[in-house]
Parts: sequence; C-alpha cells; structure tokens
Amino acid sequence: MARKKEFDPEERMEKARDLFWEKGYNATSMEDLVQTMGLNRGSIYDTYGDKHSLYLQCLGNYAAEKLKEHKEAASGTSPMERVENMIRSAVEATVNTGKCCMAVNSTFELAAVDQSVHSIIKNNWKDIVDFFEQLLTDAKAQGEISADKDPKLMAEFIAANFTGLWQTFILSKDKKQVEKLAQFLIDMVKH
Amino acid sequence: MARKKEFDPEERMEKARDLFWEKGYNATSMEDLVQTMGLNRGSIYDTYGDKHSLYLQCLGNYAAEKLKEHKEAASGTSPMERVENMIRSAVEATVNTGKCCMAVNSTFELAAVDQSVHSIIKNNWKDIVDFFEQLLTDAKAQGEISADKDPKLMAEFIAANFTGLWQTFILSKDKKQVEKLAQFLIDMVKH
DNA sequence: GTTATTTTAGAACAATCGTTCAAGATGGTA
DNA sequence: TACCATCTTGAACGATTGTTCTAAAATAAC
Repeated sequence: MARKKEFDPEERMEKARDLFWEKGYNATSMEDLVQTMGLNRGSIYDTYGDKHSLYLQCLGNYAAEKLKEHKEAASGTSPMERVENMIRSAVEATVNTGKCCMAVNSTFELAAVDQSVHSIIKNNWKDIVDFFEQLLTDAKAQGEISADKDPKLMAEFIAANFTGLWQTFILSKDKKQVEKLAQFLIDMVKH
Repeated sequence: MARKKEFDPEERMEKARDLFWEKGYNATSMEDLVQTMGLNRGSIYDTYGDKHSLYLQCLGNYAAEKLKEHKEAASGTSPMERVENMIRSAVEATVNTGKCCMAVNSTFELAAVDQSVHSIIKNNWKDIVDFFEQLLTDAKAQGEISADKDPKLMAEFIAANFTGLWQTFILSKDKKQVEKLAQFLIDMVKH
C-alpha cells in the first residue's frame, strides 16, 4: 500500500457541487473547480474523473440529499399535514438560502441534451412523486381529500408546482410572494 | 452612402435565437453561431455586437413573440374559455415542437446571475401574468369563478404552472402526461 | 467615373478551455 | 530499511473560447 489521500473526497465534492449549483455546468470551469475545491487538477481527475463525471457525482449526491430532506420534512400527524409541511419546508429552504433546486437548474440547462443527467434527475423526480403519491393515497383513505381525486396525478401536480415556485422566486426575489403562492397551492390541493 | 447588408438582420437573428433556444447560452459558441447564421464573424459583431448582446436581442425577440402568441391563443366566447385555450395552446406548442420555453431555460441558466437577462424575462413574465389577471378579473365579474378568488394570485399560479408543465415534459417526454397535467390545472382553476 | 463609406472575408489574436503527464513526495508493507 | 504503489504537484498540451483587425469587394452619391 501507499499514501492516503490528504483530503476527504466526499467533503471536496460537496464544494464542487455547491459551485455547479450556483453557476451551472457550462459556466463552471475546471480552473474554478481547482480554486473552490482547493485541490490540484491532477487530484481532481484522479479522484473523480473528468469534469462531466464529477458533475454527475455532484448531481447524484444532491439528488440523494434532497430526497432525504423531503422525507425528513414530511412530519405531521396526518398525511395531508405531512404534504403541507413538505411544501412549506421546500419553500423555506429556498427563500432562506436564496438558491433554488440544483436538479431543476440542471433540467433546463442539460436534461434535454444530456442522457446521463436526464436519467439521474428523472429517477430522483420519480422518487419524490412516488413519495407524494403514497401520502396522498393515505390522505384519500382517511378522507382528507375527496374520493374522486387521483393521488398519482395530484402528486405530479404538486411536484411540478415546486418548479413553478422556484421560477417565481428567481424572478420576483420576493419571499412573501413565493409563500403566498405555496399557500395557494396547498389550498387548491386540500380544497 | 455605401453598401447595403446582403442579409436580413432580423431573419438571421432568428436563426441565432433558435440555436440559443436549443443549446442554451453558454453551450453555444461563436463558431456555432457563425455556422448557423451563415454569416462571417465580422458581420455578426458589426450588426449585433458581441455574443452577450446578440443573446439579449434574441431573448427580447423571443419574449415579444411569445407574448403575441399567448394573446393570439386567447380566443373564446368567455374569459375562462380564453384562459383554457391559452393553457392548451402552450402545451400543444411544446409537445408539437418538442421545445420548451426559451425564457424559462434562460431563467434557470442565467437569470440568477445576469441582471440584463433577469430584467427581460421578468418584464415578459409580468406582461403574461397581467394578461391572465385581466381575463380572470373578467371571469370573476361574470361569475365564471367564485367571488372569493384573487385574480392576481391565480394568474401568478397559472403562469408558474407553465414552468412545471415544461419541466414535466422535459423529464417524461410524454405528451399524454403533460396534457393530463394541464387538464388537471384547468380543472383546479375552474373548480 | 470617381469618391466615400460600408460590408465582407478570413486570418489572427490572447485568453481560457478541459485534459494529460512526468517527476517528486509520502507512507504502509515486507 | 528498502520497496513501490499511490498521491501530489505544477508545467504543459492542443483545442477552442470570444474578439479584433486588415485588406479586398461592393455600392450609393456626387
């Protein structure tokens, strides 16, 4: 055996992830990454592969973490309360950090032309929609939402609305407006 | 006086616009533009300025055209029917062309870091929301939607949902699903 | 037909892009 | 202690980036 890495690959990847998150894939240069990660070019290539490979790892890391956060945010005594908390929690995270979802940024920058990116995001999207669907199915069984509602369709609708909320936040930069819109969504879903 | 341009600046700009639309700003190189526009580098710089300036002109052109299309799609005998047709028309355009909104792509790629881009898109966004708001105000006056609804908020909600529909289309590539989601939105808005 | 002015064409610019490589440093194992 | 696989370093690669410049071609006005 030989030397051990002087850095923590996971920790440095998160620095790269935050940079990609902020600037997007194409606007982030290898030089930027060298500076931000505090690593030599060679170490980056040796550890993560090329820029695209590093990006995929960052995106995968983000997606996994985001899914975990969504599930953690789903606290509450009833299914619909859990759905509500998920929505509010996502909005809160956005307005507090000032950053919107990296996966959504990536969707509009790359997913249409990059198969690997598309696949990662689509799977993550499906996980989130499935989680919503389960909650809404429970809500329906408990009579929290009316019997004529389609949990799957409604789950997709809620998830799609996240993207709308993020766009609204980017354009308006108005915390209050995003929160009002989120409340409107919740009211619509609950009836 | 001297020579006249051998090309139609407007027509060539639309070729640039379509390329930016497809690939995004950062992934489009000047060389790409030279090839696609069929112009010499010098002619591009002389006519449109640098790459960023050309992009802003393309985006402005797109925004103006999109607003026009939205208004043209707003046909119908009642306000709510006109709103419905706007939504359906936007979805149809997306699934038929396979392309989603350039302004939304641009929002997630650039608006957070580019003030000029942000301004163009925000203004266009406001125009569209205002148009929806007017229709919804009429709908409310005519009793098509209930009196407790807020037309402005609902207009923002509908506009935000467009973005969600586009994202769903990119990820699912499923025409039917996007149409179902659009119908769900219409049902929600109409009650 | 001359002149003035613009448009063209394409070479060329420095800067940056993503990537590779060779040489030196390191430390666990034999 | 000697070995050597691995990690670190920094220079360097060719390709491409956005942009500029020069000279030739073209045309409207005189």
